[in-house]
Amino acid sequence: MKLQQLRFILAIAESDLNITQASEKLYTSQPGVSKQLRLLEDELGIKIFARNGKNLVGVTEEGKTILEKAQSIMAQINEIKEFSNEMNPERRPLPIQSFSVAA
Amino acid sequence: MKLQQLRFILAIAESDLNITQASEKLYTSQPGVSKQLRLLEDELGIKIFARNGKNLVGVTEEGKTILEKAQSIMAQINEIKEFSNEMNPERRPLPIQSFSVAA
DNA sequence: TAAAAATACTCCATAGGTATTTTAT
DNA sequence: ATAAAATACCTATGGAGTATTTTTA
Repeated sequence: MKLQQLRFILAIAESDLNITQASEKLYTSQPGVSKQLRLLEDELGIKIFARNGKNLVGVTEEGKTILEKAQSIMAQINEIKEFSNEMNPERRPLPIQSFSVAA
Repeated sequence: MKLQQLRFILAIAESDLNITQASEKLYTSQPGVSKQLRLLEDELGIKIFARNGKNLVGVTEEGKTILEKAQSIMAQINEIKEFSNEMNPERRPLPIQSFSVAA
């Protein structure tokens, strides 16, 4: 189980069960998201999403449980990131500098 | 940030701050654990453990916060694993079979 | 026939291993 | 002198990309 995989399934759930759309939000490829979804479902032995053929048409009962826990986990991951950002010296964006280059 | 890294820092904290001992508990190598600890601290820009030279001698204040959140995250990861185990058809351990092989 | 998912394949980053060196106690 | 951590180096795995095929609506 990878954090990426949890991030991916949450994005799918938030993208109307459309993997292509989720991959765009994630700035990554559709096959990458499809693959990680499959790997996670295989590892857990649980179908998170219900299918009609190849298309995702819903969230399974077990999927709901997984998604809730995934959401909570990612929230805490974000807490760690925010905490570390607060603790680090603030790097304010530098003013835009004009400069010239010898031709 | 990787789940492995969170698992590693928790093992270090639970191994008297001894990386070698932690790596044994984790059935992995000491350099691997050292490296992932360094990568995580670099990424967060936070020292989780206090050092005296190369040796770990304590948990920093920020480290305490990180460790608490890591513990909570790993607990939820385990909940997912346990949930999926419950949902899967129980595979009872097979009785030990004796068998012979042609010489 | 259009849009989405899966498959095939390729590449490369990096997790993790062994061997060794450095450093504390 | 011992034990721990870091460094150097190497390899293999797998994450992620592009191109393509399959499938559904």
